[in-house]
Amino acid sequence: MIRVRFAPSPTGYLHIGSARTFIFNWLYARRHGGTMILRIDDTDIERNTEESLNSIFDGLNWLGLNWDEQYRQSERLALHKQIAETILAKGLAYRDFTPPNAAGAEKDDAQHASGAWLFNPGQREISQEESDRRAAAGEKFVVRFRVPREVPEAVTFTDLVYGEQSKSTADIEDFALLRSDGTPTYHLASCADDVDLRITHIVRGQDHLTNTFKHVLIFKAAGGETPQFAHLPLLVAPNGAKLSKRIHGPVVSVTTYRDAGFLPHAFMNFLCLLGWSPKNDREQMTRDELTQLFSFEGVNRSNAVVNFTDEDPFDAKAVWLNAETIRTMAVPDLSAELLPVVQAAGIAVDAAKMLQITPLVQERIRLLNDVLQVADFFFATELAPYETTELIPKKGDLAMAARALEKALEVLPGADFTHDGLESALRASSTDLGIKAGQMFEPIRVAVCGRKTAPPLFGTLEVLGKETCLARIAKALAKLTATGITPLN
RNA sequence: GGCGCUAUCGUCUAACGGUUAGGACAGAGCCCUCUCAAGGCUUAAAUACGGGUUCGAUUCCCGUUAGCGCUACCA
Repeated sequence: MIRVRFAPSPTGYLHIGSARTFIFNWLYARRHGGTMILRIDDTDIERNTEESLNSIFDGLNWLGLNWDEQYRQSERLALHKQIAETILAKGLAYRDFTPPNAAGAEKDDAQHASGAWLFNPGQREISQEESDRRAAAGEKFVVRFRVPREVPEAVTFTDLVYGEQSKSTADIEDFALLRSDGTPTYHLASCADDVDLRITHIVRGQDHLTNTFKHVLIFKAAGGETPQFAHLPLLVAPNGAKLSKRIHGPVVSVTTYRDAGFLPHAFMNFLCLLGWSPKNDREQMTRDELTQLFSFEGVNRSNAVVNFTDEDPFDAKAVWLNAETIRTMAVPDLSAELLPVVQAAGIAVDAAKMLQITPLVQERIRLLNDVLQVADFFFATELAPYETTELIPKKGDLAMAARALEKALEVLPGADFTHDGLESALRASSTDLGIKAGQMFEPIRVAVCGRKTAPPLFGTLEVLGKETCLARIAKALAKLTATGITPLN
């Protein structure tokens, strides 16, 4: 039985890299009928916030990701401590009475050069009696793992992504297991819980690859079975730097994508393509296909760039995937997604109206929020002001615009207000006027939409309704005559 | 500094010794067309560098360079 876990520390919003890690864990679990575990690694009491935890849940829920078991590390402190005691009792760890600052402060060049930084000389070898006596006297100490270094040996493991890994104990420092206040460090808590929760596969970011040697040591010392490891390449900024909120801003937070109008599945699909490939040139996959296709063999070893810029905050591929998803959605489904977006912008629109507008914008929006710009004239009671010259059709002039609008005002009241009815009426009008169809449509489009680029004209007029159309066209014509132009010029 | 990992078009990636180095996004052009989109077609664009091994290296080995990670009583 496969058991995997996602172990975020609630010290910030849900990072897109973390989300991807969750997804790969989830895909692997679902693929093999395993168990997905959410373990909140909240051993850093200083930086944990409830708000951050909520943001993680929000992001995960939005993506439609679920889990089968949930734990909180802070509730499992006794277990961690007990495992540390076990390791200490076996003599595989020792008490280090060095005060916190003294050790760190001078750990610079000189020590680095000598290699002495690997452990704390003297502390490591104090006698059992002295150690016990000082501990009993209440002296503060941290429990350090005693890395077997007298005779250097290789610590090895096989990573499902990176292959055979090996590191000499001569290059592994005596890391801490328990802090001087008795709380467990990340390394200890993580491994203790992985053993206790019978985790079979640890799937996490590549930034833990080097830490894994320490973890292998802990697993062995604790007498537990060492899980399998699969490290994932990191998600980085265009300059190769690690993604951080401080320098890269909101683009690293999952909620930013949600709020910008990404569809959960499109975004998940995008994340999956970063550092993983099904190897057959497929890019758009449903959730089921993703779980069928996922394997660690397809995971890449080099970091993946999330390609954003200051002008363009979202990776073009993510946007494209989103647009593709929008285009393939059933109109009612898309409309249902769009409705709350429009309403959230303070616009009063009902579901029936939204359903009419949706097919007109479907191919023209990349993010759900784009509907606010693309369909603005459907919602506005008063059109935003536009230049009168906008009304001029291609190879035409103000007079031609005026004639077209006047003609429209003449035929539209009696026209069949449907796509086909409008098309035949307007095309006939252009023939009557002796101008091209496009020259007839352009002024009407601007009069009705307030700008030159808009959804297809006939459908737009139909949805807008006769009354609104006539009013807007009349208003545009008035703008023209105000400039002294008359249709006969 | 030490140790570890990585290196194919601008970006995401395919090619697990033999290909005109493929696809996608983004870019450019053309077509379609009531504008914008969408769609179709075309186009430009990459194996970091240097050595090996081999009949033959993107692919295997070594070195260089570069990037990233770890090197905390953070996770």
